[in-house]
Amino acid sequence: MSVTVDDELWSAVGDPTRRRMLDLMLADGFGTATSLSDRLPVTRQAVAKHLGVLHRVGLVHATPSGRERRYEVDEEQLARAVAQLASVGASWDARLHRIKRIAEAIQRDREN
Amino acid sequence: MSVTVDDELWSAVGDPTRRRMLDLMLADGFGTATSLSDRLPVTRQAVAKHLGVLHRVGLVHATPSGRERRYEVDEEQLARAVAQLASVGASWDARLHRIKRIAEAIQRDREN
DNA sequence: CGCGACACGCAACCGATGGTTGCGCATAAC
DNA sequence: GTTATGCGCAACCATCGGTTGCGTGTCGCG
Repeated sequence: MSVTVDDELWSAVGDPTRRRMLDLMLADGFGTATSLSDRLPVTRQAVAKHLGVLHRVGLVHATPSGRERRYEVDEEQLARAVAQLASVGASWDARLHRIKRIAEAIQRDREN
Repeated sequence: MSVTVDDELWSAVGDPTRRRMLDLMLADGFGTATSLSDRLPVTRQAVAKHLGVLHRVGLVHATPSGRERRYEVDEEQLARAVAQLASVGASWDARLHRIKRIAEAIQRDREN
């Protein structure tokens, strides 16, 4: 069964830079465009765009604090994303195992 | 520690159309550009390009058969991709103790 | 208070990519 | 042998990740 997956969420998490941003924010508690870009090989503007994407799908939420905007991960939404990764992986896993069993069955048949 | 992930593999699997193609090929055993595009909302050429990508990262391999090219999933490579999905999810799980509980709740709730 | 430094947003631009249409060629089917 | 099917190549378009450049708001400190 083709696991119904929210492509928006998946593709938000699909970008390697965005994954590293999530990692950093999880590690530090929060992050700003500038602070994240300091620790990533991309410019502040690139980070800002990614934050926009993450915000749009609800993976982070922002709180303006003085002259900076602090972003922190929405844990529940990230959990939802993780669940989707797991669910797709599990679906493929199941199919692969079934195939393997069938292949083994065929192999056994041939030996008779 | 940011789990070192093969971005090539991930981004190959990251595209929703390619995921659906993999699903179809797993279900049917193999697929051609035309047969897949029949069951997808994109043209044969789009499918052909995706097959090129999947082939480049080793997720499928092709065998010419008459006037058509049959592609089938490389199970081992797909298993590798699945492992990476799991590993990223696991890393996030580990960072936020809370996440795992929520994810499990969602998993129980989900009906597919 | 005033001015420099810092963090941000907006806009233009560029290359890669997912998608399309159009065409030509080869192999199968009748 | 002609028609139909499946594929590859090429041009083109929109979107996206990334950059540079510039303008604006806020903080901090003489």
